[in-house]
Amino acid sequence: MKEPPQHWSAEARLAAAGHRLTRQRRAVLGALLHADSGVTAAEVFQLARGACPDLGLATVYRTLEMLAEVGAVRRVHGDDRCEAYVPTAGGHGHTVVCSGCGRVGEFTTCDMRPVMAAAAAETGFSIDGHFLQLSGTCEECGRRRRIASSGPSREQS
Amino acid sequence: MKEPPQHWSAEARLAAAGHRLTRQRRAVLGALLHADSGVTAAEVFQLARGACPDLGLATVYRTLEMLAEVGAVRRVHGDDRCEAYVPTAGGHGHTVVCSGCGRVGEFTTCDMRPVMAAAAAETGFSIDGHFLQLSGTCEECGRRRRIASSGPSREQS
DNA sequence: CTGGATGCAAAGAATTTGCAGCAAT
DNA sequence: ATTGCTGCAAATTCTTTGCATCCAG
Repeated sequence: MKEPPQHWSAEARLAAAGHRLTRQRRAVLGALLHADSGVTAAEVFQLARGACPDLGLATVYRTLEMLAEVGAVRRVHGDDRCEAYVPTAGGHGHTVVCSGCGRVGEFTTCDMRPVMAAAAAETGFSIDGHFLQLSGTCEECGRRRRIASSGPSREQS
Repeated sequence: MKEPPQHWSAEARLAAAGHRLTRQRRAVLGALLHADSGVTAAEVFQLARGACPDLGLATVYRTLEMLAEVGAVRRVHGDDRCEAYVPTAGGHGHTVVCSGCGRVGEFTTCDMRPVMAAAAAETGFSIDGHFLQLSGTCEECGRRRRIASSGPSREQS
């Protein structure tokens, strides 16, 4: 019934929740930290196999679910496919997904109170939580696009 | 390349996109409008069969995808399972999902600029879109809970 | 040591696709 | 009349589960 004291490493979270830190879990965490864009279960499997060849896909599913539970990873929802995962920096936070390359950024400053108040007024619901995910362009893709559009023609928004 | 002029009925959107309005599509739309909580493809199938007994599940999938494409329905993402659908009132909008009964409300007043600015500053991304979904308690569930907690004992938040 | 964790393979969902016939425009 | 749509069933994909064995604490 107690929230994990935040700012903990994934490994600390595991321990705090009474889970063991196995070789395959290290591999899964490694794969997650490696990728800077959201990765699906299948991709994690692929990546983590490098560090742990005998890893099973079922374990990846079990591990991801567990990691999400202890707050070590966050689910990313695509408009079409859901269920990609990114490692979380700390406690509460949100993701920005680059529409160019899929890279994921995380931010924590989110004061949603005005929006929540407006929503409450409009719907009559009493709001207590929010899932927010932004999309945009990462610095690198922004630079690339700027170069591309400076030559040929202007870009359509 | 032209956005549908908003405030259109689902049927108008279909037509505008060059899609036909068939008996089974009416049934699917009917099922969607009926339900006030998000419905999965399977539930739509179940519900819509009342009005169209020879409806096939594959058609439901095809129809829901098409409706989402023309902006007549919106996808609702649960934390665990994604892919439930609600009809959209109009153009841009967001949903509030009741954690008690699953009912879904829609609101349109969302000024995300402060949040987007903060996120841009923190991540370096240039933000251009947002997916926001709130959770909370609808009026009815709120009332029910209040009654329940007034008698026996106090409720845990 | 002990019970949680794992791999493998089989079981179960959940979606998608091919195709010949039906029907909205 | 055109074609887009549809139902059905098979084909795919994605995820979960059972169980004997293994290993982190």
